Amino acid sequence: MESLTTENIKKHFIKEIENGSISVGQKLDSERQLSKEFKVSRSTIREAIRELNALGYLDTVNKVGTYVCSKYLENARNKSSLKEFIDLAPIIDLMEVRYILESNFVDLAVNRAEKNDFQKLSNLLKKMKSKNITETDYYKYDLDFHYLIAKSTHNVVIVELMKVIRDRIQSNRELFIESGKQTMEKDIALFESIIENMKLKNVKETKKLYDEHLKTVTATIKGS
Amino acid sequence: MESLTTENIKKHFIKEIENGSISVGQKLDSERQLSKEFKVSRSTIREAIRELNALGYLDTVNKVGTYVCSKYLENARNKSSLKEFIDLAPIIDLMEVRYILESNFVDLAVNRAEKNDFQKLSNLLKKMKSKNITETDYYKYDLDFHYLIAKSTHNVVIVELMKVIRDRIQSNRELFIESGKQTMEKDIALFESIIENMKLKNVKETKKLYDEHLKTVTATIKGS
DNA sequence: TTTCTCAATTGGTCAGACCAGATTGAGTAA
DNA sequence: TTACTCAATCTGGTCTGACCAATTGAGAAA
Repeated sequence: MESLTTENIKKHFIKEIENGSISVGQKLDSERQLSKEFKVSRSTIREAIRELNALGYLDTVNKVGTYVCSKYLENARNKSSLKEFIDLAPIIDLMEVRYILESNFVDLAVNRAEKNDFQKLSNLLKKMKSKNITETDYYKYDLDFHYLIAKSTHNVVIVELMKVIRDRIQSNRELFIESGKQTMEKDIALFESIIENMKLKNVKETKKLYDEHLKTVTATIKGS
Repeated sequence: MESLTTENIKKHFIKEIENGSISVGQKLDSERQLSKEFKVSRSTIREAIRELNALGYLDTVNKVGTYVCSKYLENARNKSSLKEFIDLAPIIDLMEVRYILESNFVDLAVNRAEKNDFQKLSNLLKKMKSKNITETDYYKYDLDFHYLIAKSTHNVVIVELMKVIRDRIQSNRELFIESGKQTMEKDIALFESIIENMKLKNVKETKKLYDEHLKTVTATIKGS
């Protein structure tokens, strides 16, 4: 009886998960237990689990356990397919595309924004202006602002692209430089002008203002 | 000084790879060496490397070493997932995105085009000029021309997007209006001017010419 | 120069240890 | 009985040091 390798263990679990022998959400035995069951060292089990985490099959919670990831089956069925592509793309290239898209869909947004879109933008601004907002919150709201503008274009391709790009940026936050408190205030004022000009359907001015904001934002990739 | 975790190491390498600090194909230091450099145990390094292998960033060869992997985008799963997304998108929205992308990546293409890119463009033009070319052939070559310009940007996100968009257009050819024989000749002359101006790194003129072509092309969606 | 040899290096695996946070269950207090 | 407390136990994360077998590269032998 040959002894098992990390690769063997990995394939074993993939098979079990895919054919349903292990059901979604189920908790796996502990690493120590598994290492006994498969008669391999704990390291081997751990490395297999690491890979399966990265591949989206498992989800390990520190000091609690490893679970069969529910994300996996949803993803396989759903068309969150785009996300996978964007998530693996080099961030520099992605930011370049983001800039191209954003600086050019503003006019679509201005022309197509509806009452509902303005409502959402307005709600977001309120949140941004709240007193006890943290920089992390603000960072998220900033991204949301861009996303809402994208939504105003009512172009589903643009919306989906911007959605996954936003998520990617958010989960790679450490790559971007923090914006200070004063930048925040300046930004919010800018956002208000943008919305105001959108309501007036003033394409040129909106575009100018938005581009102004974009330039400060996209210049904040660390070390580029 | 907090000690580093597997997660830290992983993110460190992703960052280095994505911003190009570590180049594709490069060999990493050995696990033992890395564990000294980062002042963590070999297990921690190994687990990070495992994940990065699963994510497609690294490729580890037993008893030889770990290399930066060139295939983040060769991954079949990514490609097919992006394709799926694009294939299901409304064609009108897609064409809007295409127009935004194309009319804005020209400057990148001009600045980054290499000898090899010009070679491919030149070969394509030759095919276009051949006597017994059918309209179907020409239609395909036209799309290829756009794709080659996209490739000249050397931005993998742009390249992949344009590739799937091209495929989509090609398989929905019936939605577009045929271009006559004379348009073909006019186009080819335009293409030559574009390539000429790219070689001269004349961004402004190239952009103008390309946009001219784009307008005629994107205006041919039936019933829009 | 070319070929051969062998020790150093490499990734894969193992065993056993410690840590800190999470979980659990028995015992206590209400 | 019910609610709370807290210590023993369990879990994943990390560390150390070891052995294996394949690869590699420099020096010896031809």
